[in-house]
Amino acid sequence: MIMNEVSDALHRIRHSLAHVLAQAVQRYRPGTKLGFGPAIADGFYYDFLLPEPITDEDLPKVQKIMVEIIKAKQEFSTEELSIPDAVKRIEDMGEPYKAEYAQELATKQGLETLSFYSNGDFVDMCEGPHVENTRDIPRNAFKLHNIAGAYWRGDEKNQMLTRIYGWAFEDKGQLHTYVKARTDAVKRDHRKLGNELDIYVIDENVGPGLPLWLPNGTVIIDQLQKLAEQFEFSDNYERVRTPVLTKGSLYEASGHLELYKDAMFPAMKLGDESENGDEYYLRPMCCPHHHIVFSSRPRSYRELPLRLAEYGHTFRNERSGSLHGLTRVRAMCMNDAHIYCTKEQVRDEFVRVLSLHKRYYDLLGLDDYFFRLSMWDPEDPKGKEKYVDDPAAWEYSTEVVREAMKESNLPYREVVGEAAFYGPKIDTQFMTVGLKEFTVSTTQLDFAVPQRFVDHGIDCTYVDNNGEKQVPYVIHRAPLSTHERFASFLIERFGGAMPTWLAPTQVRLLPVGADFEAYADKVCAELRKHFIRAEVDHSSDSLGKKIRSGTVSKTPNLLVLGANEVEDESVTVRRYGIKEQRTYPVAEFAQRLLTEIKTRKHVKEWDDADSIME
RNA sequence: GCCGAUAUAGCUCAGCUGGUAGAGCAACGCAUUCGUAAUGCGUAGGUCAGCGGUUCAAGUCCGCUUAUCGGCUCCA
Repeated sequence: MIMNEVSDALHRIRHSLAHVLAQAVQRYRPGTKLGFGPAIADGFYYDFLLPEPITDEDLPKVQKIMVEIIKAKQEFSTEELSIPDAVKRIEDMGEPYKAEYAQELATKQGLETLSFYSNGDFVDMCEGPHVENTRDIPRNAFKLHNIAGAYWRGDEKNQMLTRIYGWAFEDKGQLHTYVKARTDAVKRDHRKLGNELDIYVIDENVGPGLPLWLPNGTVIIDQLQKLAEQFEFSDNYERVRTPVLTKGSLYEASGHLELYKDAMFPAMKLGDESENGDEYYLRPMCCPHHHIVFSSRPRSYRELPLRLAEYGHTFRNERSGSLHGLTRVRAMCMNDAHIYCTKEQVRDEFVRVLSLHKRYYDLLGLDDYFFRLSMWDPEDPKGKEKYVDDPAAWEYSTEVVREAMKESNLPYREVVGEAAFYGPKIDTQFMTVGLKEFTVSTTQLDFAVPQRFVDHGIDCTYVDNNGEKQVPYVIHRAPLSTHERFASFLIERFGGAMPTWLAPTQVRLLPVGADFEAYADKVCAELRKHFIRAEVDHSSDSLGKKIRSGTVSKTPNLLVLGANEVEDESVTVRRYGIKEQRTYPVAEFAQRLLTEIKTRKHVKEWDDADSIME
């Protein structure tokens, strides 16, 4: 499902389309200035400074001009100009952003020439490559689909430009397939399903980004939490519980007030304001608390690795424009844990954490992921501000994480310059149903914060076998991310039809008529004795309506109960998504269902159903 | 936070160029007691997001605020 590297031909087509787009927009809105216009994962975009705004209604018109340009069979030609000539050329073109970038290429990157591509009356400073002629661009395999704002060079201090996005593929069929996938994704959007299936609400009386889990959603997160407790128990984690509110001084020690304050809710003043009033904060992360638990008494090297786990509530004052359903919220509950270990243990612990990730994904039937290893950039001129200043520790930790990654034999890619302040990190990347790359969880190695605690007089150390105090390495890990983020991901993956073990209602019993309600109640009570989440449809609807309602609710098992079933103490089962039904004795049905729930298998149809039918 | 768009009943949406709101589903009631994806009839439900302006008159036009959506930035 993860997109493969695109072919060179498609890349050329997309990049050339960006030029044709710019050409068309300059024709449509004379005076338009150009920003950047690259090929991207599903097409291309171009950033413009427009003399007057453009709207969605203009897109088909621009697209039409693009088709005309393509039909005109314009030759792409290229030329290399020396820096002075290039600068003069750009001045003639009257392009301020291009001029700025040309300056940078010449001064900072030390280029001696710059290349220009032209087709028809259009010229752009660009390193290529392009198609040979606009006729090489399939004119029915691209579509302008979106207008958005984007800062020049991605920096919010700069001018906001107008970005026009297009999808582009090698033929009409591929475009059609892609557009269909995007359209289908809308139906599986967790915000839509979350509303339809009564999973959560975000209410203006509570506040933006503060979701309320309804009973159905609560079942899902309770089950995820149970799963995590079992897996973590078997990996020798210990559970702790820590408060959501904390004195500011702790966040001075951890460095959050210095580096992370923008994402924290403002301080609360507690106590007498005139004297000794301490400032308190809602916590943005659990780690400082776990560090305090670790520091609460002297620790021996024999206790390490010490793994402290908590499903912890945290609060982040996310910017209003970034809030998004359950995937970007301001109050969340994380599958958090911190592993305290010696320098020598880091590698094995990392391997163990990666394998824990794999156990979750295998269980859930998820296999289309890769890990993104984010590393520091020793060459970064701003490195001193971006990364903790300890090159030796960076080198060691980067190498040890890379080794763990290799040993785990899991797919991964390295990204230089994306590390966190405190150490390298590993993100787990999936594709969403909308075919966008999506980070589910982050694992981070931290060799700096415990030392900061020590520097602030908090004894975050252990005693080694020489009786010397040592500062531990810490691994921050949250394979199931936050309830909010993980549930939203699963809802979209399963299209709201959760595997039985996660389903809010596991069984809905549908009496064929009023005479059979007593039997339905009896069977329901029997199932509930086994903690199966069963309920009876007591409405006066027709059977057809009950089946429809049950199906729409995506309940994995619907039981039809009438005279036949009363007769031989059985149930007739409709599994979600399967038209044909099976009849089982009540006890056998319960047993099969319990096995399915206990093993957390995601099966649509029970294997040996045929033989049971006889 | 920034750029752009949107905001009508619990949900999905109508409401033409300004003349004081409408449907389907859901809910509720009555009748129906039904064998495999919608039984029929009825009832109730809206300060048209909020505030201000233009106008004889605003759901409709304008401004501000809030929220949401698509991006940017940020990030779990």
